[in-house]
Amino acid sequence: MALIDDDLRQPHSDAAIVDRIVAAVMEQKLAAGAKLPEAPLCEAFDCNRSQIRRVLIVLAERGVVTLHPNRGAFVARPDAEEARNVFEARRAVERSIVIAAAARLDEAAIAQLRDTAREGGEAEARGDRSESIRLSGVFHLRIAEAGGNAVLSKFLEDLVARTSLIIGLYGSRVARSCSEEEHEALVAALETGDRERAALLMERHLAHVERLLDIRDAGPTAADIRSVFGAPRKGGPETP
Amino acid sequence: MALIDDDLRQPHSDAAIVDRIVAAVMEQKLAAGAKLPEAPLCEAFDCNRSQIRRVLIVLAERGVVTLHPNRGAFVARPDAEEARNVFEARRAVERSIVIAAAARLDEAAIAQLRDTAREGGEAEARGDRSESIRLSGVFHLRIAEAGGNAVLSKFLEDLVARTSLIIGLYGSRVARSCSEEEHEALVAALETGDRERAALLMERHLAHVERLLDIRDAGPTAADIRSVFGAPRKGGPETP
DNA sequence: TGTTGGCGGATTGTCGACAATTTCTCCCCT
DNA sequence: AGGGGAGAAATTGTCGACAATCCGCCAACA
Repeated sequence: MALIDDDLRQPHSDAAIVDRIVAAVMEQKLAAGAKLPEAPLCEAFDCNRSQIRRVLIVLAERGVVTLHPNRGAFVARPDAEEARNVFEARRAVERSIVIAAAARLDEAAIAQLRDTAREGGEAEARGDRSESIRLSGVFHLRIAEAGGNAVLSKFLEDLVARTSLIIGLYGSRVARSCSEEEHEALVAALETGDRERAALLMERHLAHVERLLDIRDAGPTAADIRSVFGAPRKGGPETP
Repeated sequence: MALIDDDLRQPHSDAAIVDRIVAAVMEQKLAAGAKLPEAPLCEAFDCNRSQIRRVLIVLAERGVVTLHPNRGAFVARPDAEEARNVFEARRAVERSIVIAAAARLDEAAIAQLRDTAREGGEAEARGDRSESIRLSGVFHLRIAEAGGNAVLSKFLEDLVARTSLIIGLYGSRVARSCSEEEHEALVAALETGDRERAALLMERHLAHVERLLDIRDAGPTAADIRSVFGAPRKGGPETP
């Protein structure tokens, strides 16, 4: 099960592998909670364990992966609280980003945004859920890049990846995101340089996406008993 | 040169070592640009290289450390642009945090905040710069904790550490931060639960701190020639 | 005198072997 | 048939040795 086929035989940089895994998460090719064993990853990226371990540490730091000592790495499973926190963080970060971007976007960038929004709409229309989620992420990240603040961009990168997980976990499959119109409206505000309006639209858009989800924790499962009582196991989800 | 003396001989967790190093940065015991060789760190924390390497990766991911392939780890040296970006990110993040905290802080937490603010003022009054910077960080982080959003708290943790570096790099030693009054005013607004006012005060406070600094890049140095032309070296500050 | 080139020491990067832990499987017993 | 437990297999964690690279030093030369 090669995660991604690998034509170029040049050694992958750590960053490249991180990006590929993040991309797989954003495209919903890796579901929340999936195990990421080291050996298959080594094979998929044709590298050895020490590199994969480095990569997993980075992904854990970004909140995309959870490490359980002695049990391995898993794609993160944000609980309801974390999901809400991620959205709140996005509102904070993207508000600032969109205000900066409104003052800096040139025509070419605007056109590119429009294209991305339209493509996202098309993907959605034809029911290509994973592509639609991915393009929505790209849309937001493009704005961030235009904003010119690398620190905020990096924050948003992580948040977008985690948002994909959250949508995968809590998205009722009935609810269409219908974000195309909101994206288009946002671009329109950006085009006129109306910062306040852009900020408002962004905040509403994110609130809207969040509201379309059904964010609540599932009832206690068998596996949870382990964390309810003190763990006889050394490392686990709770305090290490 | 023991970085930190080490009484308890229990093995340190990765997180503990990370925290200690971050603390050292925040207390200005580790200056921006300082080299962090693996061997001394291993000795200081009585652990072996693989653990230290993991820790350095985490610190790099947080923006506190910069890794130069084959050359080692260095405490980060944010340039002028990054410094401004960090402050902008703080305004975005802390605006949201303070709004959340205003609705949640109880009396005990308020009192604790007051204490921290006062202690910070005292440290400043007696010229204890490093303690004053540290306590200012603690003040902001306490508010974040009260805000109840772990995602934003984590962002802020990183930003606060980087801010310490920035102050160390760009702080004219003449300018006193005099943040005590601003902190007190902020607490007052939080106490009355006035979210808008708290947000405004926080934004002004951060803008004020930034303005007290002299954020600009030093003139080109000899070392820069390396980055002006393509690097003959494999890994460096530029694209790897 | 200032620059270039090379050598030795030191530091970082990589890899493989081994230890520790978990997970799976099968068998036994009730 | 189901639960429990022992053993086996697989996976992760740790450590040390070796290779690759860089830095500082010193000599040679223009």
